Parts: sequence; structure tokens; C-alpha cells
Amino acid sequence: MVTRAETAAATRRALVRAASELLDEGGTDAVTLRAVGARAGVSRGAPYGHFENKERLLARLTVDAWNSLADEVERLRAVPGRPGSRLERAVLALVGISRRRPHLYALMFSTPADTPEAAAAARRLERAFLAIVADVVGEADSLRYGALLMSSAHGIAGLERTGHLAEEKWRISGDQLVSMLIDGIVRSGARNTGSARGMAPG
Amino acid sequence: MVTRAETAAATRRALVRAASELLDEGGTDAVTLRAVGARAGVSRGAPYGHFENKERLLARLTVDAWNSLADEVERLRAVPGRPGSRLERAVLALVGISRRRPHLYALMFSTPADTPEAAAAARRLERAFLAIVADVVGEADSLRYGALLMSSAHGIAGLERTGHLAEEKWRISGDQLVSMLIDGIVRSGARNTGSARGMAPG
DNA sequence: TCGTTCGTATGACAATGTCACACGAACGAC
DNA sequence: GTCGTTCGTGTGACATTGTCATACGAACGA
Repeated sequence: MVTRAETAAATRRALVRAASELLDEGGTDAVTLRAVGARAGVSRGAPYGHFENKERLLARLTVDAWNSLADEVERLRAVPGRPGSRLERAVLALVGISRRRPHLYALMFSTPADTPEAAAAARRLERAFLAIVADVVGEADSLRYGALLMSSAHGIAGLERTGHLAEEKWRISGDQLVSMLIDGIVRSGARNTGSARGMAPG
Repeated sequence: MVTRAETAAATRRALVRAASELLDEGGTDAVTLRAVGARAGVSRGAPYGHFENKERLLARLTVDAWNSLADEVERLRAVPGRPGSRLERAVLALVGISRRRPHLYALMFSTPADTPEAAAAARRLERAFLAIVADVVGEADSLRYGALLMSSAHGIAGLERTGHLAEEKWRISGDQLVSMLIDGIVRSGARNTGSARGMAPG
């Protein structure tokens, strides 16, 4: 027995899946509503029954990606080990999705989190990440170091993705850059515990 | 007297200028060959007499931007003052162009420097930037710190541009993040002069 | 002076996002 | 069980855009 709601939900899932695959395979240009419909087994106009327009469909992909990344970072919080190594893994998680799914990553950060759903997903990730940062530098400085690490991770991911961080040229890998940052922060945090105030105050 | 070569060169300049303006005003979507031609006072097909296709026209914009940024950083090298403050200004120059011309910046870093001209322009910027970095951390570590600062600057610029680094949320500005980085590097460089090896070795 | 060259204008075409409209089956009320 | 309704879907149509083929026309060189 197939209710109408069930088939509609299945179609919607198929559309999202098709768009996700097409994005990974050929970038944003390859995500055509006609191609999405074809891969999902429906016509070119069917997506408009589920998404206001193409932009909304792509926004759905980014929200899912934000949430999936938030899941990953939240799980990381429970991993045993030194806080510094957890933090390093969290930063590498951000860089990792850019490596595994570059087109999706570019899409995630090509636009502000303009829908409430996207904002909530982004907040989830930020909160999970900040908790891991706080375990290293303390609550008071978690925002500053969190912003710094997120920015750097984003930059490393971006430059890697476009080949501007080629290791032959800079003699250093993205992973090593992350290590530099983490070690510098851990060390500065260890130098003046108590106030937990490394580097320069704003 | 207007020779044919002169008018052609003028048209080409007008096309580049029109494309640049349209990019700043409305982003990549607004850069339509028809709109470019109209603003330049020629027809929609005229650009094909000067550029292989739309992509090449946009590539011209990015090469000019890379070179202009390289000029700026090269000039910075001669500014008197402490090396650390010069370095900070150089990093802020990278972030600055993203603030002044966000669409152009996004375009610059949306693609690898695939033409020889683009690669040369990018190399100019990197070389100028590395010289300023070397004045602070020494020649031996300039590559690692240069890569780190460029990545971080790129990330700050990117997150700022898409609103993901909103100051109300993170309680810190992009400029302050740059300060944190510079101060941390200057301080770690001062801590162990001689080997000039701050933070963790790769 | 005359044929050539080359920048430009125009027509045309395919691809794409989007809307209006029509069909048809699942659905709910009786 | 019947019937009008709802809603997901398919299809035709249109504007926009990148791109190419072709034609025109003025500057150029012999």
C-alpha cells in the first residue's frame, strides 16, 4: 500500500539524493533541475512540487551538510584522549569535508545561513566546536580561539580546494598547518594557565 | 586620427571595465556578456572578438586583481615601522580586498590559477608577502608562516563575506583575529630567536 | 585604387530556470 | 460506494544566456 504522502516523500528524497550526487560529480553547474528530475525518475518540473526553486533545493543540501558536520563534531567531544588532540581532530573534520566533497563545501560557505533551518544547523556546529575549544583554552577564551580556528580551517580548506596551497610550493600541508595552530594555542594556553589568556587580548 | 588598433584596444578596455563594474554591482550573475557589451557600448557578440569566452573575460579580471594586490603588498614592504606591524598590514590587505570588492575576491579564489598569466600574478603576490613574513620570522620559516597567515586571512575574508563571522556572535572582529595571529607569531618568534622556529615544527 | 583583413553586428540554436495549465489518482465527506 | 476535491506530476511555453556562423564595412597595405 502506497499512500500519496509516502510516494511524495520518496520523490523528495530522491530529488535531494540526485542533486547531491550531481553536485559531487560535476559541481554546481551539473546540478540542473532537468538532470535532477531525470536521475530521480521524474520530470523536469516535478522539483517545483517540493522546492520553491533551485536555490531552495541547494539550500537543503547545505543544511543537511551542516547538520551532518555538527553530528561528527559532537561525537568527537566524547572521544577519549588529550583535549588538544580532540581539538585537532575537530579542526581536521572541517577541512575533511572540504576534501571529500569540495563542491558541497563550497556551496555551504558560498552564502549566508539565511533560512532559520540553516542558521540552526550552523549554530549546532558552532556550539559543538566551541565546547571542544573550551576544553583546551577555557570557557572565557573559547569564542576568540574558536573563531580563529574556524577561520583558519576555512581558509586552509578553501586554498587547498583551489590548488593555491599546493604543497610543492609551500612545503607544508594543510594538516601540518592545523598542527601548527593547535600546538601554538595549546602551548600558549599552557604558558599562562589560570587566566587562560594566550596570545594577545583583543 | 583613430586607427583600428586604437579603437579595438579601447573597446577591450571598456569591456573589462564594464565587466568589473557589473561584477561589483551584482555579483557573477550580473556579468552577462550582453550586459557587458551594452555597458561598453558594443553589441552582445563583440566580446568574442577580444576574449575566447566569458570565462576568459572573468579570468582577466582576476589576473588584474592579483597584480593589483601584489602591487599593494610590494609597496607595503617599503613602509617604515616594525616588521610585525608591516606584516599585520599585509595580512589586512588581503582581507581588505575581500571587504571592498567581495565578488571579485570570491572570483579570484573560486578557481585555480590555471593560466600562465594568473600563475605569474599569484606568484608575485606570494613572493611579496613572503618577504614581509620573512622580516618577522626569518627566511627559514617564512614559507610555513606565510602559508598559515595566507590561509587564515583567506578564511577570515571568506567567513566575513558570507556573514559566518558575525561579530555579535563571536565577540571578535576579523581585524582582531589578525592581531591575535600576528601577536602570537611575533611573540613565538621573539621567544626563541636564533633558530627562529616558533610553534611546532612540521 | 583595390583586394584583404579584422572588429563588429545580427540571426540562430541549445540549454536552463520558471510559470501556467492540464491530467489523474489518492483522499475525504456523505 | 460515490463524487467532488486536493495535490503531485507532466507538458507546453517563454525569457535569458552563452556560443557559433555569417555578413557587413571600414581601415589597411600593396
